[in-house]
Amino acid sequence: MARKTKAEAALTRHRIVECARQVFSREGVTNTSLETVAKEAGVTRGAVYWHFRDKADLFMAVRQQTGTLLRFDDFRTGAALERLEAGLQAALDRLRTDRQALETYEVMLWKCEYVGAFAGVRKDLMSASSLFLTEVTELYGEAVRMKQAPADLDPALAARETLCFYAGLLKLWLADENGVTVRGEVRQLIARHVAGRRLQKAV
Amino acid sequence: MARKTKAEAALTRHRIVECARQVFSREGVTNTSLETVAKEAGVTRGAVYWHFRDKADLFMAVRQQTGTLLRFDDFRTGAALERLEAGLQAALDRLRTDRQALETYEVMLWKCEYVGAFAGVRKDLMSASSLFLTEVTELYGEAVRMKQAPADLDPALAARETLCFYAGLLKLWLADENGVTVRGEVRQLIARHVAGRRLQKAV
DNA sequence: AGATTTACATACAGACATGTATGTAAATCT
DNA sequence: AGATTTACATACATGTCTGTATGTAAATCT
Repeated sequence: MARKTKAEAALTRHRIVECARQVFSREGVTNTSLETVAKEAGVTRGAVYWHFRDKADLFMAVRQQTGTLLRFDDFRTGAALERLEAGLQAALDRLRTDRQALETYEVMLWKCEYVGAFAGVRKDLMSASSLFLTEVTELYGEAVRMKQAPADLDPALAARETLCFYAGLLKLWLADENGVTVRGEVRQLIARHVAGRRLQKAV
Repeated sequence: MARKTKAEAALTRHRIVECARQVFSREGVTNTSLETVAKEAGVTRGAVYWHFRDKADLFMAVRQQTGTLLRFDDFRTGAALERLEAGLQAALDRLRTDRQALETYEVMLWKCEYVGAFAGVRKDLMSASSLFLTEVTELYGEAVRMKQAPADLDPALAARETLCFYAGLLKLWLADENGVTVRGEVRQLIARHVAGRRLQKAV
């Protein structure tokens, strides 16, 4: 076969990753054979094995291509609680509008078994959680200092609660295909969650 | 081979389910071969196929043997929010003390791909979520009526938030092996979450 | 322009899992 | 007590996936 140019090879690699994501989300990571991915991408397994060591390596590439869903750095204006809410809303918005992100998270949360070579990925996810905790703790700390949140709010604990809320929201949102459980009211859910941390006026 | 008595057969079946759960949690559902399960249980695949149609059927049995983690019916005394908190605490307590429940939920949340024959199981999980919503909505409604929670609390929405919190807590608790993310503070986390719904005194 | 890589396709070898069909001796039924 | 199931073990037939080894023509390097 004719050798491809570097640019073409990059395209091939990209196509393989794209198709892998789709096949993963259709058939689950473990059930996916590299043959299926290759066919879908219009190449043979040879190409797949040339670009990636094995299925786990390909899976990493899928994750990396999507990147992380939540980045508070994008929101630098406004008070802490507003930035928190904006970040959460943006993350869920992306699931709604970005098909690639949707598929990747569907795979990660519902179509992947974190065993063997994939056990390490779970550690990665937990590292991401730690990062989330650091950032959100910081945000809550700021909210307390700015009298946006009550003084007795424990930033670290509140951040952990928000992490649980966010993790569960993601997972349920993805599974809630007919929208009856959480999908229909994400916006209000997030708003409510953040509002719960706000300093209340006297009743 | 000598035919077993009905009681012996029941024991065999039970052993197979027990071992299946362990193997599932070690190697993931998809990677688990019925041969491995059989060996672990001291039988051959013949026995497994006699008791169960296929792996999916065996998986159902594993789930059924553990049952549901959360049952508010166990708590019939006290105010609504106290019953809610007790239910949540009990669920997480069970993960800590009941190895079988721990393994089953580890499998369901981290070692299973909800695809093909298992897509239906995900629907089951969502049905369980709906049930959770119904019960918790009822609890919050009662809390509002009894002035335990603020009058402007929307029971349905609050219940959804609690569902997300609970789902995320379960998932993270299972993955948090070294206890730095949530495992160390589950009690306070749950307490805090429920406290957030309580009617606040004026500040 | 020639040497060397590169980007794959093709071919090979082996392991492993699945479902079913069949055998069988003892429990259970009548 | 004889007939019939039952609770498996054994054997078979088949498909599928993986990793690697090898081939090759064109890009890229020098």
